[in-house]
Amino acid sequence: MENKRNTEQKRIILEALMHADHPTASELYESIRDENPRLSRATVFRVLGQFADDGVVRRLNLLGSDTRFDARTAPHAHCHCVRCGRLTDVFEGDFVPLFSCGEVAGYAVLSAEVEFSGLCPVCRGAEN
Amino acid sequence: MENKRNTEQKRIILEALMHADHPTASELYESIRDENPRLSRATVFRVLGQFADDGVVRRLNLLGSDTRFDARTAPHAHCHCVRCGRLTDVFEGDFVPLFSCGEVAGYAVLSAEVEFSGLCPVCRGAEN
DNA sequence: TTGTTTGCAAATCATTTGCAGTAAC
DNA sequence: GTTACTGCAAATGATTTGCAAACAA
Repeated sequence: MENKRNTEQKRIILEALMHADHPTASELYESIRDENPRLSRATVFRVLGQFADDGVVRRLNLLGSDTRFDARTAPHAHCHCVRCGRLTDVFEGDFVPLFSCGEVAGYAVLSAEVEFSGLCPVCRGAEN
Repeated sequence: MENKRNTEQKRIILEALMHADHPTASELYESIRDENPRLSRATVFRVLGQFADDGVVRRLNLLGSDTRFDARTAPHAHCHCVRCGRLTDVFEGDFVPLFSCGEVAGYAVLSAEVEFSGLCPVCRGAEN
């Protein structure tokens, strides 16, 4: 937290991320470039990485896609639709206790990632 | 499964993967190149990707590393040591039911990925 | 034969980095 | 004034791809 400066770029990037839906760094960059032509892609990568390292945002490594970012830091799982690509945050379910489990296989657990893959409500209905 | 041919390369790659510890495609390539100088890196990427798509092996997207592959297809979670990088398969625990849950947030769940991050048994003891 | 697979090299593409100018504190 | 931050362009590095030769069925 120390040795960090508040810049307009960081504000813009965090603001955009909070209103975006799990974007990749490049997607976020593209969503703000029109409004901020001077803000570079490299800065988006740098700032998001910094935020993630500082715990301000969360980095997501989902199957079959580039690294995505999530402004929601509260523990939650993700559901990924294999048909339409939709990504849904899930804050409640049987997996919640995993986020606070202290030990697994002898490891002192610090965090847990849970990702479900399947068909979203819309695509379930659309399947023939 | 059909339209697939059995080649020496595929056999070598699967064999090597079964004896390796969650390697990346490049790591696996490097581990077999000495014995098989003619087998190319591109083939390792292609064959592993094909195996993964066919469900013969599992693709892993762990935080902070390239795509890794796992020859163990039975449902299991992974523990990742943030200090030494060790990766451990875990077949038992509270998360096991997740692998067979049918529905989450309206999604028809097909599979689940669970990754724990923390300190492995060795590193827990080594921490000052 | 016939279509799949491979090796090789070139091409992609996301992400990172060097550096000099800019700005936060 | 210091030193972090940024933009730009070049570099990196994993993964993919085009294509002709090699090979499984």
